[in-house]
Amino acid sequence: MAEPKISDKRWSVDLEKKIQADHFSNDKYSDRYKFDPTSDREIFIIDTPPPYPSGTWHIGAVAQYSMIDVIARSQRLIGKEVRFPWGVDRNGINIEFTVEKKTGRKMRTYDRAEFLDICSDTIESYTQAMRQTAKRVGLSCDYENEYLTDSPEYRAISQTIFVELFKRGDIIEDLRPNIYDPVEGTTIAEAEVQRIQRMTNLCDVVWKTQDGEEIVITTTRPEMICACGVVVVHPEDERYMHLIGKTVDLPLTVSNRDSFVQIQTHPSVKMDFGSGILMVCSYGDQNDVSIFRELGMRPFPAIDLDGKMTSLSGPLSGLSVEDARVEATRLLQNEGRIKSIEEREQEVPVSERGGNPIEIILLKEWYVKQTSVLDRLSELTNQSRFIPERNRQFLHDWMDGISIDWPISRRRWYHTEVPIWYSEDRSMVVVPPKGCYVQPWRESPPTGSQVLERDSKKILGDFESLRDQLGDIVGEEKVFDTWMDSSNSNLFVSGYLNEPELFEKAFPTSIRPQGKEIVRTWLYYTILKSALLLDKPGFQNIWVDGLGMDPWGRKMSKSLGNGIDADSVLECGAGGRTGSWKIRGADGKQVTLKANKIGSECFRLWKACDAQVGDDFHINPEEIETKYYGVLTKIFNVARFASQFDTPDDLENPPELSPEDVWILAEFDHTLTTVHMAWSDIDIYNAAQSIKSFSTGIFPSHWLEMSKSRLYGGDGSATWTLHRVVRDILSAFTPICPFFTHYLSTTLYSQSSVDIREFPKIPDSCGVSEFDGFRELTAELTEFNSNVWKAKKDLGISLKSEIDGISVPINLAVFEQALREMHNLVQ
RNA sequence: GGGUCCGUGGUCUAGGGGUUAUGACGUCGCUCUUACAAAGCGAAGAUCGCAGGUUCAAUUCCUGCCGGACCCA
Repeated sequence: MAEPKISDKRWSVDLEKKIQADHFSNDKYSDRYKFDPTSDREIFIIDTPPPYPSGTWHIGAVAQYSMIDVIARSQRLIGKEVRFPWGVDRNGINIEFTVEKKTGRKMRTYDRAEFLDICSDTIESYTQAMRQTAKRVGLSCDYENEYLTDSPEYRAISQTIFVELFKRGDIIEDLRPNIYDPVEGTTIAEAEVQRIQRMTNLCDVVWKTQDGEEIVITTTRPEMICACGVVVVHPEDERYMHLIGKTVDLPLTVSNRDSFVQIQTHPSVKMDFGSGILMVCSYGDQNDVSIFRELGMRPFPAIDLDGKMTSLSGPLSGLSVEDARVEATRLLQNEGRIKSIEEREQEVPVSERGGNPIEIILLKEWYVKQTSVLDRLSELTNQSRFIPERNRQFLHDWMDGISIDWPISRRRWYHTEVPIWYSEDRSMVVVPPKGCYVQPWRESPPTGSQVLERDSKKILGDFESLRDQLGDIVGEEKVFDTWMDSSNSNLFVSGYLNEPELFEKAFPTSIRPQGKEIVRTWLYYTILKSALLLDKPGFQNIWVDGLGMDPWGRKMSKSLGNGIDADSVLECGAGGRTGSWKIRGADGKQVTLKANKIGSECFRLWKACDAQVGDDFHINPEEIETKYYGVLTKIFNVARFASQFDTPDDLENPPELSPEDVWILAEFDHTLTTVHMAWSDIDIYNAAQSIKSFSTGIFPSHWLEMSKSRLYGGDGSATWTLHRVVRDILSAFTPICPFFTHYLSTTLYSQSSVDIREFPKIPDSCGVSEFDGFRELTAELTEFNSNVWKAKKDLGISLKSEIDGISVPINLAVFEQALREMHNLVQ
């Protein structure tokens, strides 16, 4: 017996960090994890969610990413050629806000080019920090080939796809009511609207019909009276039958429009809301939009692009919406037109990014047609497998609710530009050639651009030859919605345009892993793009995980004070530092959670073992440590124990094996089969559970105890079995805890488990299949061992003491010798 | 207000029409047995949210209710 080759007494976060540092600095890193598109192996491309760098990374997202890494590593382990790209999503309003906040200046006070430079400098520092966290949690991405969604290369793809869809008529421009954020000055999509509770005044306003009757209309938005197109009551409302068809005067002064409207009926009116009479304005809300459309009415634009009242509103014109509401109320009060004001809580739609109340405004914008292809989308989506299957529902629910096309143009700056120029008379447009990134607001069309008829999309010819007929061309100033860029990610990583040969065999992309909160945006828009462009499903597999919640099951948020920083968990235990988290608990009281050591390996193990994919998961650092750190200790010590016995030269061909060795190999073979199936099935939970229960349960508790005396005696069969099992456990476990298994496997077997590209299998020559009956003895064997342990406990004697009067059951006769020595049985 | 999902020992969790319902943590007891006390072994602990229904049989299927989460109007 030699000294253990593994010198550390136990697994530690410091050791983990040391191994990580070696790993990432090692030249072998890129050999290990790079992607070879020409490989003969099955190609497996992961459409990693490109994170948005905005300071700290949400711990729930880090947990999700660590599981995406488990998928990447497990697919490599079972022999696939894996592309696990590292992308960073950097377009969008977030970075614009950050810059505005940092500099204290609004975007529009800058020169456009200057503002873009500040944005790209600012986002770079966040990008670095994010990459560090990604490495710290062990993501085996291809960092050398990092892609940024704001790079010319990526934006060129977005623009090329836009041009393609524009030519086909799948992208159109139109004047439509749009959801608009007046504070940030941009259109937003349905998917970007959030609802918040806030107090508003509900006013009962007295209107007068032209024949003198007073009616009461309840509204929260008196400033919108100037945009009123019609007053409606419910068709079955007995109270108001006599009003139908009459004309009613607007209670406020207006300009440039009639000062009266008609009273009609509409089934959408809620009879029990307020007075049951509703004014329909262009546009107070989505219902107004549909009534206007239904009745074919001309809208009255009451709010301009700056969020100010238009001249239509007479005395209110030029006021902000908020001020106009106060002023309108005051005017009505002066006229004695307000019957009552009640303050009540109401849901207000606001923009997700800016948190500003949104308005609905008529604007000319670019749209991706979607309402017309929803059925086909459904069909295509049915060809993708969802993991878990039930989360398919999130997508279906969203698709069922889609009623308008997707507005993709934004009046912002740090985004991909809409790649189009207009001729002087606006009848023709110029679009850039394939693969070219353009900025029409400051550039002329590049060589190879094409001229199209604006309405018919007929190609008229080259820009160069038609230049003179266009007059002074004007570049489009608008940009894309960020999702217009990120929804190309699967195409980009699968080689669309840039690697045609790869794309041919790699599309639909192998897997889209993501959180359920962005099903309606990222997933939906990606599927829409793939369908419009290629009439194919975007993915083979769609892995939709739940959200990371606080320890009591609530969403983590700044306002609740229940957030947990990812780095604090990953660094917990490093350099002797412990972790402590003050969190507002379920009862509103502050709770302090404490942990001594977690680190990335324990964190990953926790996420892999603790809940099935797709469910929301509670993040409690205290629990992560108590439940899973011991598992690492246990497996570490099994390996350390093994390391004191010399590793046989030949671990492929077994020596003559003893029955108990064949038994454990049969058990292990069964575990490996289960794990292999689970990995193939992208089932992290079951893989993790199987490995964990075998390697912390039956293997050390039963087989190891039974085999100790043989091991110390230098028995070849026992030593071979020990090392073969430990080596293969490490391989099977490597996707979950790569650094842990890398360290142990290189120390013991001079080959890192992270380099294994074929899932381990117990050789047939071990006789596992012939002696399948051995597995049936497992229950009886463990029960026998338990009985002996219990008997010794009842007698109050130590486990090593002799015990008599216990005989080995007949079924276990093959193990008799081993069991006698294990328990020190005497007759 | 509508939709989706969820509700299993003190806590977290697996499972699923039918023998004693999985595992982990915690609790209690024992043990420093030549890998492991940052561990091991053993024990106690659940009428599987509530009420109906379907069935020979329901914790599992159906309906309603209650509670939670998320999404939408």
